[in-house]
Amino acid sequence: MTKKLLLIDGNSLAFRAFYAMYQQLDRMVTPEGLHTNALVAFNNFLETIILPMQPDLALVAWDARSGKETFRGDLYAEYKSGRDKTPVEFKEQFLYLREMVEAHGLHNYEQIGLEADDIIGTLSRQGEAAGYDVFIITGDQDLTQLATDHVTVKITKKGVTQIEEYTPAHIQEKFGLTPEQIIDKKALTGDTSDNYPGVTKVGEKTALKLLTEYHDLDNLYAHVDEMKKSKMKENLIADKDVAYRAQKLATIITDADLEIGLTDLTYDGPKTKGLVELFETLHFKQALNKLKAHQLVDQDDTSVEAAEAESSNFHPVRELDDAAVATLATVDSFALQIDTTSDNYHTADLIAFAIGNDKVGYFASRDFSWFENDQLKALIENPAKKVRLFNAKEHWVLLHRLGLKLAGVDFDFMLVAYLLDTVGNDNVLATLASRFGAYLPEDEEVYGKGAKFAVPTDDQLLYNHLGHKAEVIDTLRDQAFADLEEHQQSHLYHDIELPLSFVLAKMEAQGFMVNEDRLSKMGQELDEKIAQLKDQIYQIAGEEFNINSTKQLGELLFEKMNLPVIKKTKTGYSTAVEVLEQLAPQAPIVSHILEYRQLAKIKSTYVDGLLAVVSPVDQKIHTRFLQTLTQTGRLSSVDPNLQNIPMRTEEGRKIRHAFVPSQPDYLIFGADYSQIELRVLAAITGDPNMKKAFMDDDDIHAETARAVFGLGPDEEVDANHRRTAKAVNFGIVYGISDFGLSKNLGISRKDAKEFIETYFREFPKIHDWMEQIKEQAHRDGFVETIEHRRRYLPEINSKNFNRRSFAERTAMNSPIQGSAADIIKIAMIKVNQAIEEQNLKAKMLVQVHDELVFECPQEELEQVRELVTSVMDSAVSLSVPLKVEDHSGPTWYEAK
DNA sequence: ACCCTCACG
DNA sequence: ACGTACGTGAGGGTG
Repeated sequence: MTKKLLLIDGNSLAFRAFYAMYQQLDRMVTPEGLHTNALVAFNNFLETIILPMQPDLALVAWDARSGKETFRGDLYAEYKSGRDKTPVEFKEQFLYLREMVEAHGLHNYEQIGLEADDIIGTLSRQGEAAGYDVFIITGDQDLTQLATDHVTVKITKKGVTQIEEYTPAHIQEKFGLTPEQIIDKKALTGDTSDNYPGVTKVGEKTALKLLTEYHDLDNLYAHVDEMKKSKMKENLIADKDVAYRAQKLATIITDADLEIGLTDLTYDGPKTKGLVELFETLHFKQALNKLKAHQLVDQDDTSVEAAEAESSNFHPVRELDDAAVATLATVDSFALQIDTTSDNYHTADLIAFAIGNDKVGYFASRDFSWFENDQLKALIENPAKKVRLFNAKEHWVLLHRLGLKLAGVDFDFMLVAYLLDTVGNDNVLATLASRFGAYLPEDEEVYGKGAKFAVPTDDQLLYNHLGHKAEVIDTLRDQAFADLEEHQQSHLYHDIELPLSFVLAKMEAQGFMVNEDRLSKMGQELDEKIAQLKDQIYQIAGEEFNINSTKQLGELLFEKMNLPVIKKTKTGYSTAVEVLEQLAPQAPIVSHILEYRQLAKIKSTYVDGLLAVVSPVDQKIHTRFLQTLTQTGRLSSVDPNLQNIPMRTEEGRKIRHAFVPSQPDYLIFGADYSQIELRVLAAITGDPNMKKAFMDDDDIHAETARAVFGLGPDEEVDANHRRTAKAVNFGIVYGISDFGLSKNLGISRKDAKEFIETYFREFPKIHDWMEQIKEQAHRDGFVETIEHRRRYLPEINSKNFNRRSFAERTAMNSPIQGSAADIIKIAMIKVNQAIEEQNLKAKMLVQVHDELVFECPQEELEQVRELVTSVMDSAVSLSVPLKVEDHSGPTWYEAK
């Protein structure tokens, strides 16, 4: 096989790398403040392009850093002038780029007086003469002039990992020119980016025409006099010197005097130690994990080819049969993957499943009647058989639908990946696996998406996909658990999130009974009111229009009626509630619009929306709680969202009348934490004044008002003072700013600032904690809850004020919101356990951040009340008491 | 697909 | 000078 020489244009590719990841600039910063976007992209490039090529010789050429004077500068003073200054964020990465090149086992080279092009040009000719196949990688089209039958020029398109290959044949096909003619084309046209001119008025098209006719520059000028009289001819003659100067500038040197030769370029693979050190310096966690996954860390000599093969070659996947089941029955641990036709696993159709482990191999089948097989069933239901999977809650529900009770789960990759890092988590196995250096196709690639969704008819194709998923899950377990341990998150995973996922699975499967008749009746009444309002609005407006269209509404209010524009949005006038409320006194139509909006929302989102998702099978609503979505550790709820059922207005709150117990003589029971976030704040800051208020069970907002407004203990707190104090307390929890508070309270920024200052004087430890947590965030790049739930803040050191400020507010808010989430999660696990142990009929139905909703038989009510409230208020031990309030009644309306 | 608006904690 | 309160999901309009 012909030996390979690889020549890389370092400057051009690094430049591309920087701009390919430019939008990530602020996200990719080490805690020390070094930008790494170009480094990340350059590393990707080296890994995906260089390693598979396995060259014998390799070099990365750089433009000389010092001594700008090349012969080109002498030839034309303006050469490459007028370029934008290189950004400092890019410059600071230069040094590490060279280190990265070395760690990957390639050589760096630069030489004063030469550009990278010339080094590449010279070595490419030397290599060719010595019988090598030469490959040049660059982002610069000029280098295509170097292409020959043995020299291929690869040019990166879009980013740095997609490549177009230029052979002489391809150049001919694409440009209609030979590589040599590329130079003469530039002689005629000049180069705007290098800032030198060619012949006046000659561009791409003309140059191509001329070269087709005359072949090259010398021949053209030899025959220029024979040309017909034209402006172009005059220009060619007048600019002859310019053209020849441009030709020299465009010609890459192929016979430079270099201080190195081919023998200095031997490539013998990446240097693992160097890579580990570099990746650690640069905080390249993914790249480090990938290295570890390839098991290259401690064995410097392991061949890269072997490691590559290991990561990309999966075990063969075989169709499940009796023999396989018999073998599986003997294993202690296995991976399981079930694929479905949609996200909503309550209703989705089952596609196929895979099961297996590293030792016995992986098996798949479309036939779900296998789950009636006693041996397979035992495997799933035996808690001693440890299961590894991706999304335990989903699998619990799917197996529950098949009549099985999933037990023994030890590794839920989706949960672990979420706990390790919530940022950029899309809950897709393929992307999360890639964080650990394991690669497999996404579902979309196998099934298609949207209207094109289709299950492959080819069994092997389908089985491979499922089997490979199972294998990736199986093999990533140890690394993922090691990372958890390193983050001190093993307890959070094993004792909170994993058990919680089964509590949630039960809640979802249980469902919340809905009285459809009641909902439909409300819908009819709403329709009548909405129709009336519509008529009134049209009448006042003097025309019909779509009230739901903010565009049309804006035109009516602000153009036809000339009402004052209070706020604008990106796309036009704002018609949000706070705007309309200000306009209402001036125009009677506005209050009608407000009422219309309110009712239309209730009708469309809640009446119609909920009716559409009531199961025809059991008349219940089965939401899905997303356990791995929020950045703070809260749950979210979808299809439908049961965490935003109306409460604040009476009209909306009536919707809750439709949420009823699933059996006669049952009640709905709700218990909620009172002021949990402020209590958490008092506990983690240890502020004595706030702690005292809670220990005395005072009205916290009134006490805050007393402190901020300097009222005596016997003085009365008026409603306005309390309202202000309440807003300040909210603001504190959100990571306060004077701007935000002033906007919320409608006061001046100066007054808001004073409130905040007074507040911090009265609650000094809260102030200290806020400062300390921001400092910690800047230092570590993340903040934590009481249970070590982590939130990374990639923008905490951003140069952009807004992004940085947002990250700082988040640093203050997330530990509070997240710790409150930790607490209710622990309470849910304990409540569920107690209900099971005491054989109660009560069922947990919904969690709404600080509230749990149950249904239970009337006669259990007192027992459940006692149990739930006591478990909730003792869920964790804080230096501040937790307080729980409860309500019950025939529907959710009364239970809050 | 994105924006705006609005429902909840 | 900058220009936002923290965390979510869903529906309707628009391009």
